Amino acid sequence: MNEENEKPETLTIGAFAKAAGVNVETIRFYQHKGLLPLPARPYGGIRRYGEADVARVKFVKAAQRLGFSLDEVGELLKLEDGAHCSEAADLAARKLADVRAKLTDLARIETALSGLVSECHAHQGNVSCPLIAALHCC
Amino acid sequence: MNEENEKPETLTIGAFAKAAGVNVETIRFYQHKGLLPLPARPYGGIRRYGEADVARVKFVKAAQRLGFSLDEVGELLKLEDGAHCSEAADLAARKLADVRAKLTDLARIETALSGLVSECHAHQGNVSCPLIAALHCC
DNA sequence: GTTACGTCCGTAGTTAACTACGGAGTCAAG
DNA sequence: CTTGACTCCGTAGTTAACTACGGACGTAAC
Repeated sequence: MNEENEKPETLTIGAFAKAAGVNVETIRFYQHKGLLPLPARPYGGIRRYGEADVARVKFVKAAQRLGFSLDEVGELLKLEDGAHCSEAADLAARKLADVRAKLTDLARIETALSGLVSECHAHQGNVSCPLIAALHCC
Repeated sequence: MNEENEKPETLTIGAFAKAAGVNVETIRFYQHKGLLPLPARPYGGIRRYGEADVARVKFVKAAQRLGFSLDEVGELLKLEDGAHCSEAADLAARKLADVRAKLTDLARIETALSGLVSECHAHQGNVSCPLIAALHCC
């Protein structure tokens, strides 16, 4: 779709790790777990990585911050990796339900927290916040 | 505010754990961590727990599902426990920023996932999903 | 009043996700 | 062509959050 799209695969593992904001051991760990492909090694040489790998690691980290385990992230990644359409749809639908549940919970906490902050700024004094009540129902 | 509000503290630790949907060891672990108070023990007797404790554990679990660590949950709980208003507001504001960042990320994933699901249902075939692209920017 | 089940408490083991280490090989600069 | 930084790979250690275990004690039912 644009000019710079032929996988360059120019990065060493160190540069890759730095670009992704993790350290080298984490890359190797992900390779071992199957979250990242292990690129071919030119006879007795060094493996190289590209921007797609960087994006992949950043995706893992982003999903993790949202409470997905590495195993779950692995499932999400399988979607990208061209699973058959029907299983992909199933998996995506299940994950979508997870995501929506998280969104609901988070929105509730957001309400509780912002309410607390403004109340607290309004009348300096008592802090019996609605935080716990907000999640009471779940 | 209503009639049934005088702490009954009737539950044994086993009933408490069952009510909260965790097991007994987890309760003890939380007590040890300071997330739960250790109720007084009637001379040589057995500790009792109430609904407030159950709500507290459920809160911990809900916050955890959203990616808060137990230490962070501990901070959130301090708000409930009557910290001074100004520190409470600070803490709440910081956590609110966290929560909003999570919300943004989650919303992006939600869009990507639901898009994937409907596209997939529309034209059964290729599954080059926008999932990774969706989190590319973070 | 004894038997069986629950509580108490401390310590040890487990799982997930890293993180550190070490020794051999590679590669680029001087 | 050597030196120093980096890569490769396996194994071992760490942290967070449980989870299991075991022995002494409480307590409710028979």
